[in-house]
Amino acid sequence: MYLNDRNTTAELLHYRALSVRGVLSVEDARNLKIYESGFSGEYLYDKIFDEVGHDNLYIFRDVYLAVGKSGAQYDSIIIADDVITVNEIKNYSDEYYYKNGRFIKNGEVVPDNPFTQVDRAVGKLYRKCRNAKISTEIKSKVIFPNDDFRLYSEDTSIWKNVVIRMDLKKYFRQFKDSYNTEKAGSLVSVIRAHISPNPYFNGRSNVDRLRTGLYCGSCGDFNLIKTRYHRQCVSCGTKESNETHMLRVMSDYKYLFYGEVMTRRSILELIGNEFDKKVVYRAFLKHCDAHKQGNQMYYAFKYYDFDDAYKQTKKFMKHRDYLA
DNA sequence: ACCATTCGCTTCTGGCATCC
DNA sequence: GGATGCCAGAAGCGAATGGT
Repeated sequence: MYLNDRNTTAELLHYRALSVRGVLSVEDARNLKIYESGFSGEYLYDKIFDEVGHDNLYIFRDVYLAVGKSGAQYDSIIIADDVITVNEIKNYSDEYYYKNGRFIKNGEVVPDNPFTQVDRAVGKLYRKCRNAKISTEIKSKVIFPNDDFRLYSEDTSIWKNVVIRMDLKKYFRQFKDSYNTEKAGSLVSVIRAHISPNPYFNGRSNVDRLRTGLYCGSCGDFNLIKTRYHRQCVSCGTKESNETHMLRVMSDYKYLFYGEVMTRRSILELIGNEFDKKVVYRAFLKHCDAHKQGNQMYYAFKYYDFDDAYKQTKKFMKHRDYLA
């Protein structure tokens, strides 16, 4: 069973928000593609795991564990038979060669080495367990869930560390008969106690020339017709309530200016004053935690992202959305 | 049974006012 | 200038009604 949600990563939400506001540099566009691809690889991994079933297991997804000053990112941690397995998920496609400790695609060396990454992550986890005075075995695999991935290697020693799509179901099925005792429970507690926000991500770069305003949630067009409680998209006809637009802009703000405080002024700026300041204020009251500092109010979005917010509040919204 | 219109309740909006 | 309160008027929406 999954112990946490796999949320869209902050990086991906950042580049998506940048993308819709039309300011992607070549570098940004490449990053967006990399994060989209990584996320869909993880989605694929989850889907196949769901098909096989995992009720008897403990699984953490997409957690960052702090270890001392540094830490490591884990795509998936499985606890089965009181043993920890770390899975590094790589959504590689097309042909790769593995040679002299490097992956090579189209003759170019891939900068990161997933085997080294996962080794490092496993090492950190060992340290965590040792500090907590629990001795356990930690296994690892690099998972390639993409159908279209082919790997060639002269170094045959890598195969035992790799699972490709064709073998993925079989790999998951081997956990079928395993079960966990209280020891697994304490492993879960150790991991849970060290989950922290990913410090690598700093979303402040490259947001100086954002396109301001509100945009359609279906097609991304900024050309909207104003009615009293809704905005209707000129190009696709989708009609969304003001509240839906407010949820979207608050989520966008969170990831465009990740880590920066949100104020009424900053949101009004981002939407180009397309809503009355009172409308913004009321959305804050409803969907944010407020912090006062002197005369200045800061607001923190209550939800992880727009999808999360929409799921939780949709049924309480007075005004409905009409998707074209 | 089905669709269109009307009705009434709810709550959203934005102006004005007040306080800091 | 910003946060917050109060209020009248209006729009949205589901339910009720009515016509075929």
